[in-house]
Amino acid sequence: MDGAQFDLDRFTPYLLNRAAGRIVLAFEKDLDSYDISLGQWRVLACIWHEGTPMQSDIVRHTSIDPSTLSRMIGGMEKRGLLKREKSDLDSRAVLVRLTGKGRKIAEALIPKALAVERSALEGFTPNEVAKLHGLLRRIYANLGG
Amino acid sequence: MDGAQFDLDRFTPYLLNRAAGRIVLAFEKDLDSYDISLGQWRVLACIWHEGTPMQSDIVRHTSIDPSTLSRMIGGMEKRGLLKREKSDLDSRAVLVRLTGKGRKIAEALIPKALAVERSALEGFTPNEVAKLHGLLRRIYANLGG
DNA sequence: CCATGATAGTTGCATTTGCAACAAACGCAA
DNA sequence: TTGCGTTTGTTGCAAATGCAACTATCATGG
Repeated sequence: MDGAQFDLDRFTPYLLNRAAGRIVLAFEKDLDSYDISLGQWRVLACIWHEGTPMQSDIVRHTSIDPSTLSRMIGGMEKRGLLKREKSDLDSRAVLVRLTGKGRKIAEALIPKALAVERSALEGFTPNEVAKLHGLLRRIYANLGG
Repeated sequence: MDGAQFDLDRFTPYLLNRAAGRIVLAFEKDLDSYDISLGQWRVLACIWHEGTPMQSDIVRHTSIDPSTLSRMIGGMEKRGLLKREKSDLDSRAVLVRLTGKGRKIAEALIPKALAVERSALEGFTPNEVAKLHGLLRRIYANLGG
């Protein structure tokens, strides 16, 4: 009832946010060196993973607002990192595909991102990493759409 | 080296961000009903936890930019949720304290936040929760200061 | 004591963000 | 087929954000 016993240090969302914040902080140097924002990195990583997603797919993966994403994609397109294509199956949809330039930046950033992850997980056994991933997936599923 | 083997579904930062995103989504209804933004909630929770922190303490806990926080605190003060005080020990510092109104809102939101947490952790054993918290703290410490 | 660098907080300003409102296309049911 | 609710994406616009630059204060070394 009352929040008297509310302890941030045992509050899962806080611990999640705090860990995520440190990861972002550790990655920011790499992002800056390629002049890529955190949001742009997430978009790049998502496209890398998905192949040729539509914007709404990227929205689902990144939690970026559709209007924000639309303008973000616009900027990245203007910069030559990706291009928009019309979908044959759904003429509302805008498919997004990496250009060579975008792919090159993603290829450069991915190892840096993995390095940050390794340093975040330093001292973790493979089993602990698997356990963590499983627990995070269960949180995601528990609050599922 | 190459990102060919880069799989988002096994990428810790992605899984973290995704889980955190769902939690925020699940909590947003409650926040809206008190007209409190996510950032404001984090500030309230931090003050609740800390007692009478200075702004820089809140910055450390929430990763909110100092300039953003300054204006956010200003707005919350204008709305009567908290008040700023001068510190005796350090005349640069601005101490922040909840008002009765702010405390009442925090007291109302904390149970809602705990309910979201419970629903996020549905099916978790106490041991799994403890394990998750421990792993998140280790990530935080690994990337520390 | 003074000098130098670090810390706390605020403001200017340009960029980013996200809510509404909108247009276009889809899907399904009657 | 038509109609209606949903989905996809874009824009207007106000609010939020974050980097710089600045002031004031602290703290440490000489």
